[in-house]
Parts: sequence; C-alpha cells; structure tokens
Amino acid sequence: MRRTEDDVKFDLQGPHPRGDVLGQLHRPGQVQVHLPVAAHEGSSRAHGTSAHTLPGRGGLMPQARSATLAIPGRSLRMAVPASDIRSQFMDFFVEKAGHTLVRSSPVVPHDDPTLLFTNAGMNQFKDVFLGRGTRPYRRAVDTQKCIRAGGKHNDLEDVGRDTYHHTFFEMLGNWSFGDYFKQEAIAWAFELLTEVYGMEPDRLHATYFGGEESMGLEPDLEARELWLRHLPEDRVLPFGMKDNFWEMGDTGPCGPCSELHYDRVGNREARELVNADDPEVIEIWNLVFIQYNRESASRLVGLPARHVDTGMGFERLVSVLQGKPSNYDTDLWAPIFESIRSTCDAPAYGGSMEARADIAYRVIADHVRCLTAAITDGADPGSDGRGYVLRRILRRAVRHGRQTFGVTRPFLADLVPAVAGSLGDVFPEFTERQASVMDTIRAEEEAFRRTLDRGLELFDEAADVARDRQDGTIRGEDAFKLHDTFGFPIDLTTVMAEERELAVDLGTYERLMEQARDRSRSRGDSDDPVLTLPPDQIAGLESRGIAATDDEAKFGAGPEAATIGAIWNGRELVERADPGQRVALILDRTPFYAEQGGQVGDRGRIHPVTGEGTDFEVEDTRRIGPYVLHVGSGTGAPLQPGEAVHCEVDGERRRRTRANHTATHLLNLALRRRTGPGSDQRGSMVAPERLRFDYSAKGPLPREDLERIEQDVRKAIADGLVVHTELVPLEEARTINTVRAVFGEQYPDPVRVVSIGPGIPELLARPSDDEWMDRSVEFCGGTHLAETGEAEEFVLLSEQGLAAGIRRITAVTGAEAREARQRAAGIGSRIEEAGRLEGDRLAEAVDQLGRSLDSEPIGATDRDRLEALMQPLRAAAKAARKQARSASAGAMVEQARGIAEAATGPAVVERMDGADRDALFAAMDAIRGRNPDAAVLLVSADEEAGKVMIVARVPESLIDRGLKAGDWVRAAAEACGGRGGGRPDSAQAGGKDTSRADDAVEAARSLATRVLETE
RNA sequence: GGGGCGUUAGCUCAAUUGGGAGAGCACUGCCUUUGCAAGGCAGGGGUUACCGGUUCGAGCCCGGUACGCUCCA
Repeated sequence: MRRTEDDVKFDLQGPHPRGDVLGQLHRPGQVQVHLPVAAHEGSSRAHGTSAHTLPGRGGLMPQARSATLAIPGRSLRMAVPASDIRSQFMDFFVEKAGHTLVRSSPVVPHDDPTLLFTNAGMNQFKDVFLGRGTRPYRRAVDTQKCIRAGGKHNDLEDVGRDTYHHTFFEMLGNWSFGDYFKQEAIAWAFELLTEVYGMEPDRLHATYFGGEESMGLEPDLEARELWLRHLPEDRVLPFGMKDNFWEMGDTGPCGPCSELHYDRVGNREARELVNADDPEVIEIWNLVFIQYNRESASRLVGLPARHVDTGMGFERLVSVLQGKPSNYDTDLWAPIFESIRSTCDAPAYGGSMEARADIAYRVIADHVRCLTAAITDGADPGSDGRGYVLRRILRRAVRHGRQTFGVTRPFLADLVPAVAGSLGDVFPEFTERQASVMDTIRAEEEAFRRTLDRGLELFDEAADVARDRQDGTIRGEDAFKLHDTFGFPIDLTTVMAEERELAVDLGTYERLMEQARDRSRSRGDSDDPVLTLPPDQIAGLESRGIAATDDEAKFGAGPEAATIGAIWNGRELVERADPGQRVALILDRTPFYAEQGGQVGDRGRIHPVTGEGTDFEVEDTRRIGPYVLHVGSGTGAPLQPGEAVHCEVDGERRRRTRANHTATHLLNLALRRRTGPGSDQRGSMVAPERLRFDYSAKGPLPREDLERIEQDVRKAIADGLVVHTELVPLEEARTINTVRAVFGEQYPDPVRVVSIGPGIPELLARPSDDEWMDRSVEFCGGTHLAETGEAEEFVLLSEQGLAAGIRRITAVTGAEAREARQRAAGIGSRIEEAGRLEGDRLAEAVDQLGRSLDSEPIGATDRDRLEALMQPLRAAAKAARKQARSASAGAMVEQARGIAEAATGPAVVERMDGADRDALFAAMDAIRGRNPDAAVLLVSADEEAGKVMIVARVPESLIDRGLKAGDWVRAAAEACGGRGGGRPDSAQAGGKDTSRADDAVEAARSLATRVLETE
C-alpha cells in the first residue's frame, strides 16, 4: 500500500503535544514529519496488550498512539523512543505473523568454544541450521545481545571514530525454521519498515544475489521478483558473492541473501551509492535465505528444510527512525552520556567526529555497555581469551577518561547504572547483576591503576634516557618493553611522549613487536588432531549416511555390541585401522561416556565380535557434533568400517568417576548451605582420581566453613541417599526451586534432572516446597552413583584462588580419600615424635616434616591443623639452629682472640676447624679488630661435608704491597684441591680435600711471605 | 596455546662481573621531649616463592614448579 498521498510537510512550532519529542530538527524551527496512516489502521487491529511483550513493557505501538494525536489528514514522523522501536519489531512479528518471542541468548556463548562472544543473532540457532537441534516453534523473533570485539568480527578499533561501530549492539531478527521463506520474509520486511516504521519507500534499495557462474550459482531471481512488487526496477540491484551470499563456514548451510539499504538524504538518485561505503546510504536489514548445504568447495546440495535468518542492527535502525546522523545521537546513548558528563565532570557532548572529548564520550559509552553486557553474562576481565579482550576494552575506556577528562580515580563502574537504566527493561539481568558487575569493574580499574603506576616509572626512566640523547626520541626497545611487560599500549606511550615533547622510535618498536609475534607463533603446537573432527568431515560423514552415534547406553555402561561406522586418523577418514595406529572409531551406538559437562571421557576396550586377537584400547572418548569418537589404538588384526564389535567400558575407572561426580553435586549443595546464593558454579572437572569445582566468591573460605562443608558431604555419604535421574520437560524442571543451573548454560529440552534424596515425581508434585532448598537437584548429563554410600569417604584437598573472584576446590573420594586421611594421621604422629627432639635432630625433623606437608596430598583441613601443630616446632628448630650458630661463632671468636694475641708479622694464617662461614668471618673480624693492619686468612676443614673453607681479608696497605686476597685464597685452595677468588680486599675459596688443609695453610703462609718480602 | 617480566624483613623496595643479605617505614626496649605524623640510641625480624643443577662459593647463572603481571594467537 502506498501512502505518499498522506504525506504532508509542515512547520512545527513550539513544544510538541506529546512533550517527549526526541527528534532532531532538520532545519531550525522545522521538523520533517509524515504519518503512516495505513500502518496505523493496520496495526490498531493487530496490536493490543500482549503476553508476548518484553519484560517490563506493557503498552504497544506508541507510534500508532501518537499518530492518533496528530492532526487528521497530516502525517507526523516524530522521534519515537528506541524502546518503542524495539517493541514494535517484536509485536509486528508476534501479532502479525505468529512468531514466538525468544529471549536473547547470553553474550558469552558457554556452549560454543569456537566463539569468543555471541556476534550474530543466529548463534543461538546454529544447531537448528546445522540440523542437529530443534525448537518447539518454527517462527521466532528476538533481539540478540551481540559483541563484536576480539574475534573474526572485530569492531574495537573503529569505535569512537565514526558514527556507527559498536563493540556491543542489539541485533533484531525474525527467523523461520523450515517454515516460511522468501515471499513472506520480504513482504513483512517491507511492510514493517514502510508501514509500521513509516520509512519513505523512495529511500529504500533492495539488493539480491546476482549469481556466480564459476561456482555454478544461479542469480536469485525469485528474490528480485518479490522486491519488484514493492520497489521500482532501478532500486532492486544485483550483487556478488561477497555482499549477497551467506556462508556459515567452509561447509555447511548457506544461501543467497537480500539486503535493504536506506538513503539518509532522500529525494535523489542514490543507487550508485549502495554497497559503496557511503555513510549516507547504509545497509539496515539483511535477509538470509538458507537453501543449500555446502558439502565441499565445489558441491552444493539443496536443503529439504529451508530457513530464514534476518538481522537488523538496532542502534542503526533507531538512528534512521529518529532522523539522527549518528547512532550516538539517539536516546539509547543520552542517559549514558549524561552519566559520563556528571561522573567525569566533562564538557557537554558536542557530536564532533574530530574533537577528542567527543571521541572519548563515544568510546567510554560504547565500552561500558559492552563490559556491562559481558560481565553480566558471566565473563570476567582476565589475561587470556575473552577475558583479555574485556581487559583491553576496559583499559581503553579508562585511558580515555584519564587522558581526555583527567579522571584518575575509578569511574567506569559508576556508569553501569546508566546502562542498566537504559537497557534493564529489555534485559532484566542488567539490573539484577548490576552490583556485582560494578564490583568487578571497579576491581579491574584498580588493578589497571597499579599497572599504570609501575609502567610510569619505567616510562620516566626511558624519557630521561631520551632527553639525554641528542635526538629526544624514546628508544623502540623501551616502548616495546612498556607494551610487552607493563601493558602500555603504544598510543599511550606516544601521547605521553608528546606531552614531554619527545618522539618515539616506532620503527624499532614495530620490528620488535613483529619478532615477538613470530616467537609466540612459531612454537604453537596444535591440538591432538585425532581428538577432533573438522566441520567438513562431519558434513562428509553425514552425506555418506553415517548415522549420529546413539549413546543412550552410556548410563548403563554394560558391554554392548556395535558396528564400526567410520575410522578417523586425524587427517582423513580411512578404510582400515592398522595395529598400533592411533585412530578414532565412530560407532553406530556406544556405552562409552564422551567428555561432557566436566566429566572426563571413558576408557575401555573394543574388539571384533568374531575375530580373536584384535584388542582396541580406548584411551579417551569425545563427542564432536553428532558423533562419538573412541580414540586409541589396537593390537592384532586391523579394524574396518562395517565390522561388528563388542564394547567394554573400563568399569573400575567409571565407578570412581561416578563417585566423584555425585560428590561434586553434594559439594555444590554444601557450599551453597555455607556461603549462600552468592557462589555460582563456574565450572567443574570430574575425573576418576579427583574432582575440581570452580565457583565465584569474594574471597577464600574460612577454615571453619571448609570443615563444615567437608562434614556435610561426609554426612550425606554416610546417610546412603538414593540418587534419582529422570528426563523432565525443561519448563517444568525449572520450576523446582532449588535448581541452580550453571550460569549462562543452555540446556536441552527435555533436561536430565539428577536429584540426591527426594524422588523426582515428588519434586515435581510440589516444585516450590522449601524443603527442596536443602536438597541437591541439578541439571546434569553425567553418570552418578546409585546411592551416595558408594562414595565411601570424602576429603577436601585444597581451596585456592583461580582468578579474581573465582575459587577452586579439589577433592577426592573412596580409596584416595582414605589414603589422604591415613597420610595426614601419619604426619601427625611424626610431628608428635619430633616434639620430643632437640637441637640438630629437631631441626632436621622439622625440615623433613615441612617437605612432607608441602608435597604429600592430604586434606585441606588436616593440613591446616598440622600446620598449626608445626608452628611451635618450627620456632623451636629455628631457635636451636640460631643458638648453635651463635655458640659456634662465640667459640670461634674466643679462639680467634688467642690467635690475635699471639699474632706476629703482617699476615696471619691459621686453621680453625668446625666453623661455618659466619663463624669464620666473626673470628676473622675479631683478629682484625686487634690487628687492624694485618692481612688475615683462615682455613676451616669440615670432615663431615668433605670440604675446606678459606676466607681472607687484606688491608689497603698490604694490597699496595702486592698481596691480593683473591690470589691469596686461590693459592691456598689449590693446595687442597679447590678453587676460589674474590676482590683484592676480601675473598673466599674452598677446597675438597680436608686431609690437605694444612697444605693450604702452608701455601698461604709461603705466598704471603714471598710477596711481602720481595718488596 | 605460546612468549616476556616479576616473586628478597610485616609493608615499599635496594644489592656492581657470582664473593659477608641491606635501606626506609612499621615493631620492641631505652633515652630525650608535657601533648599533635617529634628526635636520638639500641634491638628483634630473612629457608632471597618452591624443587633441582652448575660452582670452592648462587638473591644473582641454568632447568623445572607455583603464584602474579603482561603481550601475542
């Protein structure tokens, strides 16, 4: 429906009746407005209060409401608040086209290790497009939180310099999973933009895929025809692979896409500017039509189930609809800018692309949004991976605040409430976790300040060096060290140098950076290739009709018959596995548990049902996509695909793993009892020999808590509670009030519920009963004991910090736990015995006990207790050692006095056995005190150690006469099989032959005599 | 995953080519001083992160481990 006849332009004077006009005037005193009457009429039927609206939003279609306020017969395009634009999108697809409103997935993709951050709307539906997962709906609409920083899509460097790059943004999308296709997608897109949002159709351009002969791809004429129903021929334009063909990867689902571009200027011929990087003609919506599966570089196959995947950048859409030249000029940013202004005491935002202050505004606002989103969803700034990306983002923001606005105290955290305020109604988690997000950001700002301070010292030194040199240039080596060791970005170094009117040797810096990159690249060894399966191989297996591995039998773990489907050697799929060759077997079904949810993969044996002598030893089991890889090697005859085999899981290993997994659940519950809801599980590792449990916490657990937690778990084991497992529909399972799902984790539906104690029907009958709060109920796909008593014993080995805010507990069960307690008891009685010793023997025993306590695995609470017992012993040992030393030194000094009395001549050389080095020096000082002008050399033989120690000092006057201490001790040492040296005034040496200690004395005397008499 | 740097007294940090582990602050005692961030003298406090190696001798050199910082992917 065209509606141009309704458009009227008029001057608007004075405040607008709604009072919340956000629009920017195109010309002073004039606002360009038009009213989509048709949209109003169309939507007034379709919209009403809806259960599908986003949390916190009630009414719908405020634009339609505002339209009724407009003067009849005139159109009015006013600045609609961003939140209305968002909900109009949702409502349109929910009401008009029966879509299900889906929540944004977390911005940290916990279930996709290949992805640093969620960077597109399709991420959460990837499994559907790959054919591995399903959803209970076929049409979906959402706004997805996205971060593009640090990964393949990296917009970090562009933020602030232009009007439209963001590290964090929202992507609006509507989705069809094997349901509607191009016709509906295109019609709705056009209708929404022009009739609901009221864009002028004259400003819209559509692109479609123009085909690619070399790839055997036809032009997407279907899309072209559909667009021609809405737009004239000169604004429906073909483009090539780069712009209009979408692929997920080298293989997999793909298809042509069709984009809508908007001309911000209007009333002109703009087709030449489409896809030409013109800031006035911009892509606003991308509609992807997934209709092929790419099996190889040259082979495309049509998909039976065709999907639609669309994405519209929300911030950009808002800028268009609010008539703003920049995304940052919209009401999405205004509250954040205001918060920056007041927090940093900054001048008002001016919107300039060049002014440093305005760039800083944009960078800080963007980055604090990104940090808030990422930290809310469970990421933390750190030193690798996505944590490192966040750290860099935070530092950039802090730096802009410091350099541009002169803010030296932590300030970023104080901006978080503004972000939560502007987005908290769409993403309630922003508000819920605001306090802890602020804590995290503030702590990281503090840490950065410390790093800066350390780096500043080095910078000052480097600047001094630069000034001393003629050219006033900071050396590239210094700039590199600042960057590499202190994390000073090069642009910071440059700015600081400029402030001091110095330059930086960037050439050398770049060269060193390149060398550093090479160094860290060259050593990179890849993962074990047999343990993983590249996506193209998965596609290859699927196209060959190899069925997904059925691993239902894994919970039974009994022996199973199966058939080999394929054999993977790390490079290619092969037709036989020779003895000794390390390969992965893919079976049609398996009792082996593949590594998942922190529980390690099974080991065991696989052998042919018929043939004897072939024994395939499984060393690890992994799940890659739909397949389970049994990695290992065989002896005897080769194995081939199609062969019938017998699978035997290593039962003892599995039994110990089950005990540790059940204990992990008990530990989780005990921890929550002790620390309250503040400690979220952040990961776990369950192996046969031990278990690890990571959780978020402010600080270390006090010893009493640790003891209490250990006791709780032991009690649960002693109680012999039954462990129940059952598949339950996800929605129903979530209602059980004790369930603590791992933060940000996506769960399958139905989900497997593991309950220790109460039966699952009992839980579901009264899901909100408070009694369950004190029971362990978790969503878990792992293997468990039938009854907690089988774990036998439980010992907490350690509790330690892993990263800021994250702590790790390690523990053991069964035999390992019993052994740990026995070891602790053993050390305990040794400590008791040591308490009765004295002197050297006490010191010796304390040393040994200290080493035992450090190295032997014993329980954390036992360790604490034993350390406390050790404390007085350590003190006693130290005192004994010290007393022995000073007694020895005292005796030596006594003896030395006698020597000093008897000394004649300029050089004193004596033997004093039984002295350690300190005593020897004390003796020497005693002699020198009486004879200040004499040179002294002392020899001490230690029969026990088989060593001779020689020390000497020579006064200035005798050095002048040619007696150098270094030469002197060397002569003495060589006489008893050793070497030595030192300064002319002071030297030490040692010999190895104690029986020749007297020879050393002789040698020293004769050298002294010779040197001093030849004068 | 790989590289660089670091770890010394309770705290902040020194320690020339490998040659007797230090300073300031804090602590204890005494003296001086009527008071507040005062002064003087004396003293206590160290497994130089841990394990191993080289050496006559290691805080320092080499290898490994732990922890922290940092860069690259």
